Amino acid sequence: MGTPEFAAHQLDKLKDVHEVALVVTQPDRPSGRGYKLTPPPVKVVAEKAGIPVIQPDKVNTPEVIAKLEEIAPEAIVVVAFGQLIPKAILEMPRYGCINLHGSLLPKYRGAAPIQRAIMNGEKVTGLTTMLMDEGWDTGDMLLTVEVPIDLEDTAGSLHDKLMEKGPDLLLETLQGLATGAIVPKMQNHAEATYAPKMTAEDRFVDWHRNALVVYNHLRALLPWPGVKFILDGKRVSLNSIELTDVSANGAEPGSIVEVTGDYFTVACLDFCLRFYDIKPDGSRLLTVRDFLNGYSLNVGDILLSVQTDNR
RNA sequence: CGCGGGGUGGAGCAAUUGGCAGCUCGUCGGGCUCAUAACCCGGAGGUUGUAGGUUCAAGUCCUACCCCCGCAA
Repeated sequence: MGTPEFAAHQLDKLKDVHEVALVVTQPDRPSGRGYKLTPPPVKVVAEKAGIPVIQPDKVNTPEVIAKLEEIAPEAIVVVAFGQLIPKAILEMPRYGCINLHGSLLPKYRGAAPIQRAIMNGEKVTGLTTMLMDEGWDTGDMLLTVEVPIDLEDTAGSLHDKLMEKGPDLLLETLQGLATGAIVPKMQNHAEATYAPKMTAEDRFVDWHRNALVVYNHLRALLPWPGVKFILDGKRVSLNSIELTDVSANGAEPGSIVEVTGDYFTVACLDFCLRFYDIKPDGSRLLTVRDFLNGYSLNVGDILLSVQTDNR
């Protein structure tokens, strides 16, 4: 069971080692330009491999449960599925429902562990496999693997790193459960933290903080939902961000303090951040040099953060 | 037919009410400089996304199509 690319990658590797009798994923959703009905990545991988797929709106229905009972799975692997699994299904497989989560539990339970870890400036995160119970990411832990977060990592690059590490951990977990080598370990619930889904408020960037804090915030927004500001009345997105040790020197936070042919520099509370590209609304991503050919960028201009506007 | 933005020399942008397609950068040639996002002089480079239509005249107005960007995840 799973839905997005993160899950699809796991399925793609697991199917080569284990017999996957059935794939459960979310229904096709309208997506992309034209709002065409688009199948989730997991479905694409499953169909390519010739694995049967069901896409229930809710898994907690008699039909779905009957279907699963018919299959009588030895184990159910759940990765970024997006629905809570009912007890009737959790108790069905001999080896249980195994979940792969993108953090070192009990830290960062929830929907956006990768982005929240970066936003908080964590230096290490990881993956955890667990035996699912009825809560969100609260089950007993099986195996973990640590993954360092580089200062240059964005939510996108970290997502990819974690995704790559997933299959080995899952295979090892399944193997360990089958041989009885793994002892499930209860989470220390007192130490749990939560990583809620990114919201519109999370897009608001307050420049009146130290550069490192702003930097962590910005790279947690990349590549999605993106770093967006209003500059001179126009909407722009930024993609390539660098932390500097250039002092803000009292400049207004959020204002441009330097423009060169290759980058521009913006003041935070203590130090400055540097940006190497910029994308005006409706155009493609431009290098600062290309941008300057057709638009202007001046010292003193303010990058205004937008909070509620969802564009 | 979900909504919005856009396609103009190699790159990025302009072009009033339809009226000689222009600017910045790059490029080529020449000069200058301790130095810069260098500077000065000169040149090349366009069938304005495609196909049709209206008009004395279309980048601009009308019709159809192609491609790109965003909204939703």
